Amino acid sequence: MSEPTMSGAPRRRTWQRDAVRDALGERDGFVSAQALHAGLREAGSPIGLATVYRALADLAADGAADHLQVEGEALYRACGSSGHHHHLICRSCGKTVEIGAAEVEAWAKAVAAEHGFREAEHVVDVFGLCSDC
Amino acid sequence: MSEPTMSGAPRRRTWQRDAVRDALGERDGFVSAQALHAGLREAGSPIGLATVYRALADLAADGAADHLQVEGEALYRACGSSGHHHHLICRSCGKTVEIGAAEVEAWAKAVAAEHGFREAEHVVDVFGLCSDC
DNA sequence: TTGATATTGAGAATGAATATCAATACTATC
DNA sequence: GATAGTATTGATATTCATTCTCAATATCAA
Ligand SMILES: [Mn+2]
Ligand SMILES: [Mn+2]
Ligand SMILES: [Zn+2]
Ligand SMILES: [Zn+2]
Repeated sequence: MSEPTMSGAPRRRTWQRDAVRDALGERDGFVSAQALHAGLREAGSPIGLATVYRALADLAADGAADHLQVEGEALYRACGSSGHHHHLICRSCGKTVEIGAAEVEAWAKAVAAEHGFREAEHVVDVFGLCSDC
Repeated sequence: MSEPTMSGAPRRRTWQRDAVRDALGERDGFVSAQALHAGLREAGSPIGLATVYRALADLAADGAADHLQVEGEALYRACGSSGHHHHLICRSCGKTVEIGAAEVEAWAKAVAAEHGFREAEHVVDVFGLCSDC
């Protein structure tokens, strides 16, 4: 996909990557690559769609963006907090709250072990309607 | 999509729907519509792809099938237990264990309320490698 | 048996995401 | 600053899951 580069070279800095990072940072909640690209174009940027897809994938790989799938569409969001965490997302406006939950982590680990599963990972997202919607 | 029917009519019984329900029941874990259709055709059934998609959507709507998305693909699984529950899924062979978790339910509800979100729902899935893999 | 209509399915259409690949932009190095 | 090696870009083609179309058919209540 897009690790630093097969040869270990660093990631080059381009105005396209900056544009994607900035545009993502200006959004409140999760956005699709398509939507972000449309927004950039409307703002006058000539950036290409494929580039937006690649930049988002890189940001996610670098931990600078969170990623989730809803209704078969990949959504991204600028991620400040480092480390493992989850999200509380507004179904209507997309507003998102980052949440950590030690109890859920412990539960997931325990459930997996209990049934003989190893290398356990988990997907935990909470959706609802925020107070503004 | 596939509610009972706009006019409230019941769901008609067809060999196609039975075939999909049966094929799904014979599988251990989650399957895609494509895979299930391929399996049915291999077994000699002339059932159409669109019909498999529709039957699976109906089963899910009726609560007779569980549904989840992984890597942009919709997966289905025959669901015995009624009521809300989650899954522990083997990444490799697809083996699945249904799990209920009152603690996670309570946590999700509390987190949503804490941030002023209402009508909260949640997605909770645990993936790992089962003891056979 | 019959009529109203839900269901089916082959093929077309949609749409997100990825692959191509020549042109271009970065960066380290001199 | 000039240069070379290569990562990046993007218009375009392509893939692939899923949905749509709509005429033909099957189901079921009466
Ligand atoms: Mn977690
Ligand atoms: Mn739950
Ligand atoms: Zn909202
Ligand atoms: Zn397994």
